Amino acid sequence: MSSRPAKSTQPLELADAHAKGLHSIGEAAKLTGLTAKMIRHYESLGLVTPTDRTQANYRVYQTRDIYLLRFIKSARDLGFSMKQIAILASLWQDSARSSAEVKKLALEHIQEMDERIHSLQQMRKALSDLAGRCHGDERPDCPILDAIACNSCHNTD
Amino acid sequence: MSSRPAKSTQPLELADAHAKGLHSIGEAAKLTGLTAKMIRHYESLGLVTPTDRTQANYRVYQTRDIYLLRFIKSARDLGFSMKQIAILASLWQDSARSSAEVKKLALEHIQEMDERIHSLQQMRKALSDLAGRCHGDERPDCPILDAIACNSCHNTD
DNA sequence: GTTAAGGTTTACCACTGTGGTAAGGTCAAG
DNA sequence: CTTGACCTTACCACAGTGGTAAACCTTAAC
Repeated sequence: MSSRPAKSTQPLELADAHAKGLHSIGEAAKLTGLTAKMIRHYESLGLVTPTDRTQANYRVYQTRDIYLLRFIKSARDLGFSMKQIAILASLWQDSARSSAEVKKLALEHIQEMDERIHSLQQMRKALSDLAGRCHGDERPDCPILDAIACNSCHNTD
Repeated sequence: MSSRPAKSTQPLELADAHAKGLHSIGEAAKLTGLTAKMIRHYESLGLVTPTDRTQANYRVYQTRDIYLLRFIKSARDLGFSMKQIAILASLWQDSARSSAEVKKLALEHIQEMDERIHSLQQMRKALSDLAGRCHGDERPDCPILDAIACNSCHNTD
């Protein structure tokens, strides 16, 4: 009955895909909490390639792909960059990895976050000190603007 | 002798500009700690327009412009966005401003920074907890990858 | 006067990660 | 067969910065 071409290039219809437990991009989006837009973007970065395409060129995802997309989402939620996620994903799929490699990446990312936190906290402190000295009423004089302009550093010509 | 066209469109040479205490973009960059690139970018955003141009179309900055550029740099150093800086600069130059307007902007920015700090700290804590549980040796099993992949959530097919 | 070095001009492209839009093809239900 | 929801690709946008290139200007040395 099925004179299928033996290769994986059999014409695949969407209904077939559903029957086989495969997913369209919209379903993948719902299953992962990502948007279709983001999934296509991650594909363009080489992170997730759909298992197949239907006759109509629709992307078709396997359960395995869904897990990978969830992995990416979780890593994004931890603040990893796409580059770091690419490495993490390859480590994840490499059964010969060493946990030291993963931990190294994690510690580097923690340090990056520490630096950003520190920088933000410094800015926050400087600005909130200034805001604390600003009366914040209808009058124009304002320590915040004074500090930004460094009014004491020059003549206001 | 000088039959200059009376308008401000007298041909201006770079040497003239220097004699008048005016500055080229490179000098402005050195005086402010910005790059020429950034100064042109700020101009494209409508923040700083050079006072004049030389005959050769070189940008010419007045001392007043230098102060404005320093203002922008300081505000950037406090983490304000370009849009916020545009408002801050207009408030700075508006002698009828109320300090309440400035303070409101500052407090909003502080809140934005607080949110970013909080988000970073949450990610940092989650990841450092995971890293603390990762032995980080040559073995492949790794709580960090487990958590990202949520291995307990599905069968590893 | 010529030349070389370095400053300046505009106009591009890159990054990061996401959102939007548009013009078109496809699928399922009525 | 129409309608609406979905999918496709290909653009533009954000915020700031860095980079490049080709062409022009200025200055100083020779």
